[in-house]
Amino acid sequence: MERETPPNGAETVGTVVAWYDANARDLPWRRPGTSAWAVLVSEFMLQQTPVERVREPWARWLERWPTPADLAATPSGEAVRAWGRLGYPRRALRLHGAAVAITERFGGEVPADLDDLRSLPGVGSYTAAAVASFAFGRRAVVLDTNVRRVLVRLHAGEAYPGATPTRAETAVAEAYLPDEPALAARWAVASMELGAVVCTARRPRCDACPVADRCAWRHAGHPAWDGPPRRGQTYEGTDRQCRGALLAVLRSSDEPVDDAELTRAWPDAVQRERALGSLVHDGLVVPARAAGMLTDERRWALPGGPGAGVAGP
DNA sequence: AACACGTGGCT
DNA sequence: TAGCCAAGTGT
Repeated sequence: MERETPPNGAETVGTVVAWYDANARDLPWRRPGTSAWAVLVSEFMLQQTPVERVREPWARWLERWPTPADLAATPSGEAVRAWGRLGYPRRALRLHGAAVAITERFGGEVPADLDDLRSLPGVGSYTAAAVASFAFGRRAVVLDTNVRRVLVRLHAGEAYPGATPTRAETAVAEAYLPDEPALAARWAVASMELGAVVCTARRPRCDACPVADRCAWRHAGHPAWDGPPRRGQTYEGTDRQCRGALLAVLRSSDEPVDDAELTRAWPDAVQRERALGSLVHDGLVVPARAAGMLTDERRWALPGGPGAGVAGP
């Protein structure tokens, strides 16, 4: 395999790290003393959700569940409820599952090992590397959308990275990563920050970029993206929107809700039934029966809440 | 490998 | 305005 040696790699790392030291945002999960659990929670919440929308829910979550064992001892439905409108509620379920796994298999301590982290539900290659690096100071290739964009511009001279990381891309990222763990961790967070606030997808602020002088994309005159069209995420009228509407009703109610309430939230019967079925399949919703009710009308609830589960008479 | 999966802000 | 985008993961 061809060796991907970045030109002035060590110098680039030093420059970006110095820029980070002077310009880093004050994000609560970056403060000294933040537990690995708190870092893990932040990473779950930040999956596809902007930083500014995560600050408050993150603080409230950690107040309520300061350790994995605290969350593991709570019904998963409460995690889904507390997730609120962060989006992709399956993340809440997986975070709960991760807390259970950490409690049962790792003595209640968030593991530092990459493979152990990867074994947790909802933890993929990015999140595992992020926790190993940010929480434990390990040397890990942290390749999120920000870092991918920075590297593809800086190193390959292209506007955007492809749909999924290629082998070559990972090799480039590995080549930039310093040997020394502490410096590797600083580079990881610094290169992410650069992508988040300077080398942005929409309007990159090249005038504020510490490595603009060696950016291949800039030297090439900022060529536009010429790859295959990036498929947009449609939403209006999709099952996702329907699921969101149904789940919002369930989150807002302490009691199981009936079909009439769900129909009010989403009138189309075919799509509503399909979405409801998928929510049940995902474990986000469970069939329920209100206490004392003799009706055979269906009722629904978040998992583990009052009346949740199909209780016998 | 392509697709499903929430929600909201920005241009 | 209608897209586009946001610290991805699982199938």
